[in-house]
Amino acid sequence: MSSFYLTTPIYYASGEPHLGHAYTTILADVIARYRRRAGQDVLFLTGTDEHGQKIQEAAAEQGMSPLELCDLMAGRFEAAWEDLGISNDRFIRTTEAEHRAVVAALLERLKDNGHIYEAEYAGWYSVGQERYFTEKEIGPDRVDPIAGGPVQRIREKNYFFRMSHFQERLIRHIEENPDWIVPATRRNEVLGFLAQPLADLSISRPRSRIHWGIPLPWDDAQVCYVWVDALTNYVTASGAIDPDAPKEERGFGDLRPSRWPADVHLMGKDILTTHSVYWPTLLMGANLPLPRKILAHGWWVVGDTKMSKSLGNVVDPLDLRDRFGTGAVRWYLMREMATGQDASYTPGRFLTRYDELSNILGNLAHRTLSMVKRYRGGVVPDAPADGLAADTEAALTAYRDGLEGYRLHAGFAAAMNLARGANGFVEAREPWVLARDPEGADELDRTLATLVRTLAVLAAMFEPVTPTKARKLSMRLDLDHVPLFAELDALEVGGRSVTVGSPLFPRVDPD
RNA sequence: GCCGGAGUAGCUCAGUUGGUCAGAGCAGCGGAAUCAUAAUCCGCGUGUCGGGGGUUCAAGUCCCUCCUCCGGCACCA
Repeated sequence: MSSFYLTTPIYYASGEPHLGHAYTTILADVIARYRRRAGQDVLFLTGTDEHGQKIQEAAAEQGMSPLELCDLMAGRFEAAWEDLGISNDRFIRTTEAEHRAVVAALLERLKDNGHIYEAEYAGWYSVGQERYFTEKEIGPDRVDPIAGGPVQRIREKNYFFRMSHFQERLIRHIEENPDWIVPATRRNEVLGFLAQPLADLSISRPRSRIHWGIPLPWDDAQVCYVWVDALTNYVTASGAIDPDAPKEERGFGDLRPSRWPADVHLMGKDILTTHSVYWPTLLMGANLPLPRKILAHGWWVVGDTKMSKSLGNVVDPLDLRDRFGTGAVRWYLMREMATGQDASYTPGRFLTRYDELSNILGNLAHRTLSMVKRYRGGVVPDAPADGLAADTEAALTAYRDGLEGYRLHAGFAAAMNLARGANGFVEAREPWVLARDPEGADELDRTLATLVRTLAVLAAMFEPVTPTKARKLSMRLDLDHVPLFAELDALEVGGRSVTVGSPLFPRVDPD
């Protein structure tokens, strides 16, 4: 069985889950479910990033220890993912002992390979904010951009990773693997970024300033820079590194039987640089293979305005779920956003997409099952499939291309299109006319059997995006599980006792 | 400033390597049908494919230029 390892970023535990987190995570979940359905052994990883200054500060503000805050927030994320039907195989937290040990092992490895050196970091520090700001942030007036207070040029000891050493190799890798970073526009941006000389990466902070982090194995007066800590989670969860083993046997050379490298890292475009520059060069420095693909998706905007807390226009996926159901939210997000691009959320578009589920797919199921019940006593006729074969094949092909090629919107459009075609098939066959005429009995049998078969195919196609509804539909077809793709050809529908049930996607009054 | 995208029917957008590429969905108008969640199905679009120029037998599809909008330009988790 082939395997597939995919990741979301681990989310920073200082804030609540929002639509951005939900989109990435649902995207990952849909891909994971598709891959499982296609017969692959999937490892789907998500989690929380729990170290660093902001956690330290947020915890202090709320009168908690950092770990107490992280426990609380990790719980929020896990609950949100539960609510949204996320099927992650592992929820990693960077405060886990295993992760902390792997980070230490990775750092040690980098150092042993000669890629770490000690130097002074010089930057603009705000005493008021207790942090550094970049040149861009402080502007020409050199004031801290949050409170407007003064900043001062100070120096501190840091350890640096020789990222510059890997610049050429990284450029070559991107050029030789055009689909490594998708979409292509993001790849271009990274190449543009790499056209400039790459500086080395400061990978530590003095513990006197930031105590909430992973100490460097060779200098516990310094803690690991949070991004290095965070990115390493992908390797931790892969099981590639055994930090408890002697140095030479930790797995950097042979990876043992592990899930590394990841097949795809998913993320928002805001953290593309860390994933496509920092992370690959760190891996190169540790002699670990690079992930096979990096996908940076776009942002949801509201109307034509960016979604932001300060504007008060943030869309809460859990609110939508309460009203329309998890499947509707997942469907909207996957169907409406061209994977990789930005998309605009509007209530009207959401309703349109919901109507699609309700009117095209839900109604197809309901009318088909009703006819089986009314005309054949609820038992699917044992008749050969007749019609829709070409439509089904074409839909499955387009669907697979879409889901494997990271054009989920196109894949699901193909699935919905099959349901559309099946509705047309009903109109063309007019089962209600056939039912009135004894001569029409055979054709009616074939028509109903074909429609039920098509519903089984649709259940399989929709399971990744609307898992609960797909399961419900399968149960009504008297199947004990949602069929895998490999099972569809041999699937027998004749003789099954179907259940009509209430509508899968009930009409919702727009108000 | 430098680099890179985008500009296709009222709306949201598809359009691989140039030759049924002028399309889909939604909205709108007209019609059919009644199995179904008044859901469905069929029919209807004369759009300068942002403007201009060029290459080619042939260009939304390549090149140049102009206009408009957007994104990236590092240690911010």
